[in-house]
Amino acid sequence: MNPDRPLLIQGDHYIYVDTTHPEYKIVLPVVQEVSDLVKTPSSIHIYKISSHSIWYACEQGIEFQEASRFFHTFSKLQPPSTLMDWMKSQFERYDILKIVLDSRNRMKLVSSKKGLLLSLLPDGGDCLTDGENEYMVFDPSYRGRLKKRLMNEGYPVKDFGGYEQGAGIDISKKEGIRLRPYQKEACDAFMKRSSLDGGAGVVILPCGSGKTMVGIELLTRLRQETLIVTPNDTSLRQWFREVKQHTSVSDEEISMYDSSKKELSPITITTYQMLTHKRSKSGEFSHLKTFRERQWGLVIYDEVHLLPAPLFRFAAELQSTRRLGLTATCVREDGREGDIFSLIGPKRYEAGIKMLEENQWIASPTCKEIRVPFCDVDAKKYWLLSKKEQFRHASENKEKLNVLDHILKKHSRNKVLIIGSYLDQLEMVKAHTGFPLVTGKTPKEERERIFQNFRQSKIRVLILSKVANLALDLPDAEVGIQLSGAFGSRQEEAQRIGRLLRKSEKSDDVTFYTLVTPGTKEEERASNRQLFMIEQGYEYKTEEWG
DNA sequence: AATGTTGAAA
DNA sequence: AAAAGTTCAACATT
Repeated sequence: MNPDRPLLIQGDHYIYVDTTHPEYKIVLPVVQEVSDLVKTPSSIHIYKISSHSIWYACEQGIEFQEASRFFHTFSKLQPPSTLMDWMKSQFERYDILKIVLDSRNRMKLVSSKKGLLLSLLPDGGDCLTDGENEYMVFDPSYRGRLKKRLMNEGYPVKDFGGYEQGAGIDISKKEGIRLRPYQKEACDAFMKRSSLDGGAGVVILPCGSGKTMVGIELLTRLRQETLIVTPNDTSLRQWFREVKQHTSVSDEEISMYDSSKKELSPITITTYQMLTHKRSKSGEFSHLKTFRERQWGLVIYDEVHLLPAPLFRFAAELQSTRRLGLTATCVREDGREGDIFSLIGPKRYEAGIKMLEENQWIASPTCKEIRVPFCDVDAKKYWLLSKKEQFRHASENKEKLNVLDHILKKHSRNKVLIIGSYLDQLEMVKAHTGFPLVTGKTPKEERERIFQNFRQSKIRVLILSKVANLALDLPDAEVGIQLSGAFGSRQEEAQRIGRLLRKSEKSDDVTFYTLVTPGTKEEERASNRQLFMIEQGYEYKTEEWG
């Protein structure tokens, strides 16, 4: 027992981390490995240990003994024994269940714990034993559903069942195309032979770090028919462009399966929406059938955290196909990370913004939260509003305009993006500053024209609605100002900051401002959004206005 | 056949 | 708990 330590570990699975403690930097990597950040109320950060966080840690090779020793060493108080016992059982679970192919090519679910299979799968058929282990033989088409079901029961499955070969294609990288070191590491980690279950899993890389190159490299290593699924039209087109640009594919070997042209080819790119689209009324997916008919050797899920729940079944069917999930954040707002884990695979590689920034691959960000109080009139009005209206009122705080002027003046030589969630508010900013505004209603050609002008520095400041979150090729900028954000999702923050990080030759530093009305609903939401950058090892510098 | 408009969905 | 944006298919128009 030593009160002079950085951690406080509680029986309710929460870990309180003192960020001002001299040992904070030493302790942080391990804490991040075994738990997830949930709140940062002050200089104390709160993490939570869950089954999933432990299994991710197992995947990274951490063992219970180490974790236990770590907690005992750095905790102010003796960690509760109930928690440690629970952790031990979760660590052990990671090693109990395996899927293997035996010498007669039968697929087996093997358990090293007696009686477990029968209790988990009472309807699972014959449970046999080979002396040491119990096992059940099952039909390979159940592989995905089985894994998902067992995961939901709280038991992850290590899948050594191997993969079917897809139809081969002749494809290679073009001459002179070199991967960045971390991109190569990600591919190697994904393909790792020694772990037997290599060839399926998730690679985590920040926006702007060239995730597509990881996919392209794997494409050319495997040389098999590949399905690429993207979240929207813009990234669909981006994949198409980049695959053509970096590899030897011919026009006949690659196609985009979208609303205008439904065409399958050895390399097919489509969107989640396309796959989940249902034929009206009947409730059946209209396109899945055609995709099932091909022998894919690899499926790439771009931004895999967006994988829609209706597609889980489709993903479950493709368990004997190699699959790569790409993402910048693991967090799903619906808390179904476990399904990604069991259907796509475990985390294979992760590189944070910090590492990439330090190696100059992306720009170096500074995040500032500016706290802007209401004027007297608005402050009084706030308390008269219903709870729903309060959030919006705080987001649209008129004082923010003054702060905006101040920041614009300060960065008068930089390109600036002003981002907000409410059209009314953005119209006001437009009227106030005179800079052009782009929203969802702005026609395509006009958007292009405005972006072009911004790129060529004919326009210095651009006002954007939620169109900025996804879906378009935004020009680079050095300063981002977030006037208001929607119901605090980490993903939103990730996307918006990602916009700024892409490295342009001109400047290496970018600044992201976020304007918040203190003491309101908005403040809570904002702090939830900020978890994203804090997880990445950044601080929001808080400034009071006025 | 290529393009534009509209409404429903998630 | 809410507003904004995207995308599909179907129909309408050249």
